Amino acid sequence: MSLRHAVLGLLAEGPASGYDLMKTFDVSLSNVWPATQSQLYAELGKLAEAGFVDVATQGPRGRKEYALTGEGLAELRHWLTAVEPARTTRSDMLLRVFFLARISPEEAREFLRHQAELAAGQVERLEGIRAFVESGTDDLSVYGRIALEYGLRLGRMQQEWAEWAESQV
Amino acid sequence: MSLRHAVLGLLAEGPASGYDLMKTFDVSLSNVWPATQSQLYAELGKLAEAGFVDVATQGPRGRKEYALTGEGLAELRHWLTAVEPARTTRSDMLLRVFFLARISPEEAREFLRHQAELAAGQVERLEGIRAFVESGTDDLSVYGRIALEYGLRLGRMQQEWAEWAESQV
DNA sequence: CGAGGCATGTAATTTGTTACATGATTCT
DNA sequence: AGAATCATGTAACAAATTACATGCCTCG
Repeated sequence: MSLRHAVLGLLAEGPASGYDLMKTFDVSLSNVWPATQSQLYAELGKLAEAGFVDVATQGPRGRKEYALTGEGLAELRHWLTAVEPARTTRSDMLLRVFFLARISPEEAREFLRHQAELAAGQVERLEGIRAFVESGTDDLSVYGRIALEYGLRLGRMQQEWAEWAESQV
Repeated sequence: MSLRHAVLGLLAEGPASGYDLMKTFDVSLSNVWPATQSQLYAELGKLAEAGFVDVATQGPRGRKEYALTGEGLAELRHWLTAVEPARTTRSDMLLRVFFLARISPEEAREFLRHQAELAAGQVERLEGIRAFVESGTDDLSVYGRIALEYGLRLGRMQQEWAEWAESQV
């Protein structure tokens, strides 16, 4: 039930509409927790019914601005401190590695080389974001930077691993 | 649709029943692609209907042993070589990092410290497996070892990152 | 006045989880 | 005979994806 908490977390920074939240998901949260628009609106409805958020103001085109309630903030804090992050590591890529013996070594190396490239691209992309964030008006929090650093380290690790793996085949 | 391919991949190593496959999932594949028993039996049914597998032999207690068909092997190979691994990185843990500003710095550090410990534990566990595999009768393929190495590197990276992150808060 | 962006939703389908239900064999 | 293990499935529900549907405002 993490989507629920993602929404609570965003609303903790201030009131927002479903549409606003969706934009935030698209540009930043989608890296760690993708969500679709349908899902978001449905979740806001459930959250309102549960009393964790309520409609603060209604705007122009049926716009509903949601705000976190005290209960909502409490739920968010509880989740952050007391609930174990469940790691359901699902990796499509690693699953394939298990079955690489079913294709030729050349094809397997090609696969790994490609993964190394994807990882390198990812690292480059994140380094771009970091440069952008560190230079200009710093609107990314300490925690945003910590998350970014995770992505960078992960990408580098994946690249090195894929290159090493290729040499092992 | 990766569960489907996980099943095809396992059957490529030889015929097996749903029960057999489930055991394999539990001890090895669950690390990269968890599946439940219900899901497995349902998937075997669909796979048989689609002609990717068929019931090779029937055993004692209604046991059905499934075997890969030529079509099934072709589908597996196609997935391995021609379909881009979709990375839908969903990380409960990283999602929390984004919202750590909502709790106190002490609590946030505590959270990160705990993550470092979990990662360290994971590394230890995998090192145990590696030692076991490398010593005795080597029944883990090159690719199994490559996947294991990924887990080790990931765990180490996570531990270092969490320790660094704690120092940043 | 038309295009683009704002804004919210519903419906259908697939995938994954949890719980329940049942019964046959083998081993001690 | 009883326990453990083998073995398959169904049902209910939750979460996620994809596609569809609709309409209002604002700006040029």
